[in-house]
Amino acid sequence: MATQRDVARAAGVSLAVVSAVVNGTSHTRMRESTRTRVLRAMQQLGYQPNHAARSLRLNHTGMIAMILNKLDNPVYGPLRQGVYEAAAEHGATVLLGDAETMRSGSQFLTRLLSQGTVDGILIRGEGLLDDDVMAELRSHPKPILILEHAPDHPWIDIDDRRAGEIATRFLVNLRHRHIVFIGGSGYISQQRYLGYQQAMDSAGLAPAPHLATGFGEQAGADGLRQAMQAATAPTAIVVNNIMSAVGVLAAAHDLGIAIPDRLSVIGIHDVDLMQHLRPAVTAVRMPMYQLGWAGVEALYDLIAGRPGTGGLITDPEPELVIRDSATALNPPGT
Amino acid sequence: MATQRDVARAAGVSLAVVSAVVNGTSHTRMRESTRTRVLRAMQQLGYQPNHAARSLRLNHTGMIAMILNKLDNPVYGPLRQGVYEAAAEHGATVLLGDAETMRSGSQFLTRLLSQGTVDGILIRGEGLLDDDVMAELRSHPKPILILEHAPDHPWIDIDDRRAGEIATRFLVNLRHRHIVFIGGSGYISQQRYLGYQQAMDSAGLAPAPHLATGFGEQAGADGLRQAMQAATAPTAIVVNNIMSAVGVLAAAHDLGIAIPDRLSVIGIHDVDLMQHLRPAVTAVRMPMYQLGWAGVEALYDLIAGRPGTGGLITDPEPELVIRDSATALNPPGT
DNA sequence: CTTCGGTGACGTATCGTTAATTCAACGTAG
DNA sequence: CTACGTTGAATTAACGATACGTCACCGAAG
Repeated sequence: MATQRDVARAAGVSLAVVSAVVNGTSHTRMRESTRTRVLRAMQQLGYQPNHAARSLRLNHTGMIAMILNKLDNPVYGPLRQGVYEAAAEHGATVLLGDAETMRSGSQFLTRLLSQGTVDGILIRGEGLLDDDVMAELRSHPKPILILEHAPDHPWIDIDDRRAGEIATRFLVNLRHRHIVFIGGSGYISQQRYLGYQQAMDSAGLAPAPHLATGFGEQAGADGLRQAMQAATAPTAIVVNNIMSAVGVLAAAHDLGIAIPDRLSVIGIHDVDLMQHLRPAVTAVRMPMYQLGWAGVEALYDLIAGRPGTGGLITDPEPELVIRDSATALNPPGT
Repeated sequence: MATQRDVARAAGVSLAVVSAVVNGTSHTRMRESTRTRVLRAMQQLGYQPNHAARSLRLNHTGMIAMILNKLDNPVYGPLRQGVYEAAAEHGATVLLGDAETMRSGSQFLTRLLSQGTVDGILIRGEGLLDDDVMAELRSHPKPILILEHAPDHPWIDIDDRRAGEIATRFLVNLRHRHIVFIGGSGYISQQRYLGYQQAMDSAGLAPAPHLATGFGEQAGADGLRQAMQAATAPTAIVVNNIMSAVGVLAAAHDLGIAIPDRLSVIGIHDVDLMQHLRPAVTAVRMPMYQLGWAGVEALYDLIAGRPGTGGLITDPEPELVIRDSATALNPPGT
């Protein structure tokens, strides 16, 4: 494989000139004719710069890592998109990792920890990382940004509390009185429950306890079964996790509960899948793309030594997407 | 950040000894006491090896890239899992990329093309990459393995033809006569259609033309609508893409077609979601995990200069997972 | 005729690691 | 007592790219 040295020899110039041509450095100037001669030599030899050598010399790699707690979750699609695009803007590539495989001593963690791999790290699902993993990560000299509220770290987050509130208020406005919140575990779920609680309170309704059954389809099904065992069955449900909503729909079907006629359902987060389910699921769309974009920006602030523009993303707001899974309880006609 | 030099100074030994301790090299021997002294110094200084420097020196990085045509697709979950685990076995990390963002000149492509980034490349969805991107990739000196049948490249693939055959034969055995294949585009879809055709032929039935409507939920819905417009409506459908199956279910619901009573549906590929849909979808499970694992093994064969053990993965075979979306046409009782 | 500034380019130290080579010290066999 | 093998470790030359310092050359100003 051709190196700068080969190019230099072929073009009859020194290493320095080739480097200058490659990087457009102004330090070393050259005649236009020299430049084209070097360019032609590069082409002929099929020269490709060596990333490892550059990284070593420059002490940065143009790569950032993003750790997600469940790579499969479709809600991360737009997040990834935002991160990729913003990273590209900074000339960076993204190394994707799953929190599930991030055990202490794992390949991925070892790679991150070693110097000269990435310029910074983005994490969503911090609560799902082992404490010792977080401790090892914290010892990393490159900046870490948490895409989630974090007490002792730079962070940036979407407004989950507000989403819970919006979803619940929508159901309240539909005249529902017995509304249950099916949640997961962790801070994010907790925030959404808080929003639910707040909306219930301000409507003068009694919030039901947080049904924390976990994540995914099965969790939703379990949650619904639990909810229906209450003394007075709910007429509406806020589902914390979008994949759980699929489980809720399935369990309702199995229990012979018609949606939305007997039970209204609203999910937090919106993904393509929701409009293709039957009934199509009413959901609160979260600005995940923006989270990704803003996360990268904030991370690069940190990398540049600037304070970092974190906090809650409030623009755009979580947005209600009305479909068919929620309906008014007592239509005006009755 | 501490370097080997710092550790050497702190431990009172030379660089070479530190390197030997880190790598367990037998070349440079040392007293056990020296070893522990070095180890202690490493701990105290929080030494982490520099990846860029190692890569430069060793001329390999311990990273491989995997390019997928649609990162979001849940069928890739097990593939990724297999790749990650096999890669870890080789001490390697995986750089994930999406074919959709792999335009010529994109960050990701540029990064891959430069030397010293990855030791090899895995691609699934080759047909979806632009020709010029493939050409640029081909000029890469590191090995490339296509996770899909490829005429002019090392490749490894699952048996898509067989999957189409198994799905179709299942419906034939259920006494269906009018079976339609809703497909996508590209080689993989084509193979599955071939299997469908073969099963129809050997049952003495006339295969319907390939309804190539693309990928995803909308494609499935479109496919069903087209299928139902035929002179004699089908009683069963083989859906090429698992996400399309969701669309088929939705469209059937909207058209008032009961599944499985009036229409049997079977999908190719199986994901968790399928068992949580209502009706739960009968599907053909493909050995995606094995594809990932075998792909990495074959890639490392290539990297080591060995011929590479490609070809079709026939063990395990595609496996029928019977759920509720397909039923016999004329039960014995009628 | 010298001095000066600008242009165009070169030489080389450096980044952190690894591996080949060299070397000192020590024991032991002849 | 010398020669030699073994052990334990140090020196050093790459790996490829970058940026600092240097320098030759040339035209113009003093």
